[in-house]
Amino acid sequence: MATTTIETALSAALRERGQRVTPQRLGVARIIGRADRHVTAEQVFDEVGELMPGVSLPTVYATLELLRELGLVERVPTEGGAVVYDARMDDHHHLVCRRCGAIADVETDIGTAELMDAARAAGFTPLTTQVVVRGLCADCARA
Amino acid sequence: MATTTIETALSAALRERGQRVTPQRLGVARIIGRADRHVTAEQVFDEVGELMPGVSLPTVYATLELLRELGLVERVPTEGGAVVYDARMDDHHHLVCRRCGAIADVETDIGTAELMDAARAAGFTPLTTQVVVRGLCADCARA
DNA sequence: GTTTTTGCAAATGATTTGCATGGAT
DNA sequence: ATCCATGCAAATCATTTGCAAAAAC
Repeated sequence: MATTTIETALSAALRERGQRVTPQRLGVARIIGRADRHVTAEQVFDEVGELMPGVSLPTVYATLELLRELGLVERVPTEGGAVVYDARMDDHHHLVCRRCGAIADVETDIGTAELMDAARAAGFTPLTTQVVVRGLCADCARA
Repeated sequence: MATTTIETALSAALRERGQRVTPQRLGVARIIGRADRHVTAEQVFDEVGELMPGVSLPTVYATLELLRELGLVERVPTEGGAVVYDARMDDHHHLVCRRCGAIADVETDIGTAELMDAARAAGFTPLTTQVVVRGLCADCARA
């Protein structure tokens, strides 16, 4: 089977674009591919630091932006302005607590066909769909 | 018919909570209620400034946060980290260009019933649903 | 009259940038 | 050998905070 990891996808894309395949970029790709959950740039920075010392924060940001351009990673801005990166590229959805900002995943599929059509009718080329349900998490609903 | 403007809703909520009904708060509420489109805090600040001079930016932020707590306004974090405020509380959806960050609205309804059920099954109390379709806008698709 | 809210200016925190060095091709 | 990417430190940007003065109750 062809295991298309983020690292190999990144390498291929970089070579195709005439850009350099550096250990820092591969390190960031490895970390974000391994994390199955939302991570902040700061968390990626910390974890890459454990894997290989001396990777700077600007490089982490630059690489995450690169991965985003390539569509390998999604930038998910949450309530409160915090930004998390997500390597899960399958359509999945988020529950965001309006009070405490907690984020949870939901697996339910929704019919996005009509939505995609509407997007195309507006001249838009849809790639991914993210649904954010805002409300109250179990803990905050009690208060 | 009972025209429930954001201003009246805010006044009522403030009184109920024992907080003060100030002209600054009403001004912000008026501006954001009048804007039928996404606005940044800075834009609200500018427009309130035209309506009544001498409203400070911190006050605008505080009031927008207040309105959000009350559920009268939605804080929509967009691609690129920019945050816009939206007084349209009906379920509607956004197209976000992955390349230039442009935002457009879509009116199509999608079936969110299953999603709401899934959210409730997770112990979550869903209030609103926002769908973000990421892709390329007409202009960027050409490039 | 008391307590909350405001405005100002400064602090914060995440992200970006400029520039010289180091590294991938 | 060339040109891109990195690291560092400083700049930037939106947003928040502390505190004295002003306004709402």
